[in-house]
Amino acid sequence: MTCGSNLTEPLHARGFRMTPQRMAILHTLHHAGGHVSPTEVYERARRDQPGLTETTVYRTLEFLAAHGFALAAHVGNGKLVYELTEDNHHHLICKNCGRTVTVDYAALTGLYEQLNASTGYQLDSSHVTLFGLCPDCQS
Amino acid sequence: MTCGSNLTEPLHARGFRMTPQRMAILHTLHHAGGHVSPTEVYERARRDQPGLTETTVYRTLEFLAAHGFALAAHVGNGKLVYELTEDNHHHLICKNCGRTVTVDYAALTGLYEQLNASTGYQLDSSHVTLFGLCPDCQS
DNA sequence: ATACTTATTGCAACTTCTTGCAATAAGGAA
DNA sequence: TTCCTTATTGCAAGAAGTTGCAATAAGTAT
Repeated sequence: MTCGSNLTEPLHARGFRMTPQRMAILHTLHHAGGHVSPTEVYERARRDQPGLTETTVYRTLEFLAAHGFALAAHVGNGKLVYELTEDNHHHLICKNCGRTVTVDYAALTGLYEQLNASTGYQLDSSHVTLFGLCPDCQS
Repeated sequence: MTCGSNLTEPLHARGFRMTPQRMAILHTLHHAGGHVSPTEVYERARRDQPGLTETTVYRTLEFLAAHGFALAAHVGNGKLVYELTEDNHHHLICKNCGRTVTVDYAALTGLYEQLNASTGYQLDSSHVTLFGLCPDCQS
């Protein structure tokens, strides 16, 4: 029983299907335990599913993110990384050395409430990335 | 005299050079008056500088952003867009229809102060993009 | 079991973005 | 002006990501 199985029911409930490819990708996301790039997902998941293509990986990651099963986060220069929606946090990334710090999602709830109220938007309260200089690179 | 000229001195002051390519790209950013993708910059700037290559556009935009002459912002799915550092604002983007709203940068200053204090980071206070659903897409 | 619907995949071609390296030319010095 | 240093560019090759379309197979119904 691989660990992506627990998403089978939620998928069916919404009219989607569980496939070996999806299972392998979910398995990978789960065991990577953190952010992974599409290429990393491809490399790893292919060990379970040799026929897997990069196209499917990109499409599946986008699918999972679009339906709330995974989160996409920007890490610097326009690259996306993914992770399962398990814990909710934000990132501070150092523009100079790339050092990353996570911030509890609660730190931004006040801001979200304020913006939701003033703009009428319903903002995602997860996985915001802010850039700056870490303490060591401020000299 | 094209409008990128006023960056000539600031560049020289830091040991960089002004080139026809840079001038054309700055000219484009200035007249585009908003966010432009690297490809758009390439298409437009090439009208002034027919020999311009995409490589140079990508490198110049990255250079300008790295040195504070331009800003890079994420717009959805891992694509970067650029604009000149003239006005300071943030973006709310609707995940469903793509509608974009700008938010004054002052809305986030409190958050920045709080995060700077608690993490020691010195965060960029500009061009943060938040995603969510706009009023029309919330049904 | 079998047939059926359509979500999902793979292929192939393409667009977008990146990188190393040799050639060019901007800007300062002689 | 002419020479020099080296920042910057262009080329070429490749990596990363996207898209249309026909073929496949998951899940439901018969």
